[in-house]
Amino acid sequence: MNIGEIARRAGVSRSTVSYALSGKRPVADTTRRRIQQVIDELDYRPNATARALAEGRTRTIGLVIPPAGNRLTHMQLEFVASVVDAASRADLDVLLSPSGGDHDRSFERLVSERRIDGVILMEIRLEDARAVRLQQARVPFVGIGRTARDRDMCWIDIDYAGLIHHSVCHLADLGHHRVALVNRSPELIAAGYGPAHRARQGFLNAVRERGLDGVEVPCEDDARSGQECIERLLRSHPGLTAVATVNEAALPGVQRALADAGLKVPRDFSVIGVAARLWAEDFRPPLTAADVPAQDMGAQAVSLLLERIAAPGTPPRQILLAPPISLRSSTAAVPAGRLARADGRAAGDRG
Amino acid sequence: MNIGEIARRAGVSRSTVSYALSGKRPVADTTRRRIQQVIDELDYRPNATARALAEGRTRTIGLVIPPAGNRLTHMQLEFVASVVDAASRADLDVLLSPSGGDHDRSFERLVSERRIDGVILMEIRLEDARAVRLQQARVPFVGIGRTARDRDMCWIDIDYAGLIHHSVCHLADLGHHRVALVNRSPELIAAGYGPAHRARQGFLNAVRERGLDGVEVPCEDDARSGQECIERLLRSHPGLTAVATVNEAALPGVQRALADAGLKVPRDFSVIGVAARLWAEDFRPPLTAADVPAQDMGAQAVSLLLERIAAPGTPPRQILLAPPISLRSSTAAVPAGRLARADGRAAGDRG
DNA sequence: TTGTAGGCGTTATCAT
DNA sequence: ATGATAACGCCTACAA
Repeated sequence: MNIGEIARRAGVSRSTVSYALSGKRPVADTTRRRIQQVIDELDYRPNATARALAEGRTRTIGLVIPPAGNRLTHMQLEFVASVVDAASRADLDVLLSPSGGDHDRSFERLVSERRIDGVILMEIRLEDARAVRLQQARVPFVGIGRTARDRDMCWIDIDYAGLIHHSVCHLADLGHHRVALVNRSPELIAAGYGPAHRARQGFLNAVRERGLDGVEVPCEDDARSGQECIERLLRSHPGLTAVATVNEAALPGVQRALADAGLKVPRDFSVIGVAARLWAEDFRPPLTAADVPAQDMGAQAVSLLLERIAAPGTPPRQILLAPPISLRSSTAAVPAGRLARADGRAAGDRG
Repeated sequence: MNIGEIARRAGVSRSTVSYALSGKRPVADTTRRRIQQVIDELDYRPNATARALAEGRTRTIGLVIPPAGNRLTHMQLEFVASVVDAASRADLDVLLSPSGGDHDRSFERLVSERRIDGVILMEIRLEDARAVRLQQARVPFVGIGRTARDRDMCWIDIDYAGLIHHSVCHLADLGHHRVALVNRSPELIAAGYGPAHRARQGFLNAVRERGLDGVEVPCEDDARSGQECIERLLRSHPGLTAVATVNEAALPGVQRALADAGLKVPRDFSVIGVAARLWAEDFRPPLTAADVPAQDMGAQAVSLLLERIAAPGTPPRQILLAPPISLRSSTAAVPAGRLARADGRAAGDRG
């Protein structure tokens, strides 16, 4: 069933059917009704491929996700879901491309075969070959996350540096002195994953500014690693009274390790972080944390991309989100006994 | 940049370029090399849309996922990832459509605008309007899960009924008598979600066959609900010594509730279930469970779909998986004290 | 071995 | 207000 058949049965030309459908030029009421009737009868829908070829756009956007090998985190999952949802509301389809490395067939197809009008790029690295490729191919794109040269591109990101800085200052205000940052995985850090690096930066800055005794440790994105990580920290850093983290998947393990060590949160130990609300509220006691608004971010990424597609020439717009830190129940003043000891050591630490 | 431009620069006709690219008819070596050189020089790739229009197929499959509102479970996430990965290996692109209800725009676009060669349908209901729609539109499709009229369609599914039956029998063999099934959410059950209904069926059968005292409770897909669910069960069903579950997301809560109640697994209480290995191994102690091979399922769904696309006429093929139950450490013989009491009651129970 | 030309189903520019 | 007709970029049957 195609537009020609509809035209024939309605006794008009194909262009009239096309215009009746698009409304881009007036069509007599009687004609329109006749056409509509035939369309309803045959349940006709224009072929999207043909339309894309003629219009020069596909009404489809690409969403580049990390490959399945690395299991997706909950946060990433929420991005995907919210992007797909937002796109769907804008009558856009979403083509998924799992690609992390540089030379990925599905990514290449996406950018070079003109299957899509624009791309949303997840899991961006500080140096990101895919961003470069998209730029040179002049494909409009938006990053969820940003590269080191972030002025050149359009992105939406969380201010991990600022949030971790703020979190650590909060801990310092509460009297904590020996604090740790539980970061993302060594692989991500090695790969130059932005959030991990920026979290580290914010942590180091706060530690320096407040004269703290701080240690940063990498941690895989799962509960078991979180547990091992805290166990190691407690052994290697006696007197540790608080951790900040950007690794939400590690949280259940953090909780278990502290419980196993007989440390009660927040009485004996404080925990603070950046995490999707689900994880924060599931922590016991509820986690004081900056809630990552993954839902919004997906939607905003889509509208950013739509802007970009509509006006590719304009200077790229960027959105840096710093969600407020929700004070829940996982942070408290450092326990008195420990405070003394920590203070005793502080003098000799870190110049 | 298009095929005509390549042809012009290489001094051949467009068809020669096309054939050189597809290999569907022999091209002289010198000619082929000349063409390839131009292609490399200009970094040309054929336009996918034009190709799709000419060939009558899009090299794209649709993946219908539950809408973002209902947060995706880990298992669903793994399906998505594995489908996308498998498709990518077959040089297929994947178009995502979030749609649960009946009248969904993005789903309608998928099936009626011929954007895709076939569809993989997730989260199938026993009565599923989308399956019906795909059937009438003659779009090849494969279900991850199956409808009540499962002979009519092509699907891959887990044998929840069999696995839960087997699990409960295992509990019975260990001497458990008062057992519960922690099922999926009330909404899913009300919507006729297959796995929930089939799990219930398997549970009831085992309970009947073994003369157990069984109770089935629905539970939302998250830790908090799991916790509340077990707390309620322990109150309302004293003497309960074991639960079976198909609700992996509830497991962390199950664990917490048991710990809070002072019940040690498996000494005081047994837990068994169907879950992705990640969840099973993360449980403490490691969960005796049938491991859902989500990875394989995605890959198999894709190859099933490819078969179907290649030969739409053939009778639909179905794959029912019953992964073995891995004996880990969460099940043990019923505690002696309780056994006596449970046996005492058994005589009067359930005819 | 290569070229010519028609077709895939739309949209959109001229005409009328 | 409506109809021809030429793109859009590729594939492929037919011809040479």
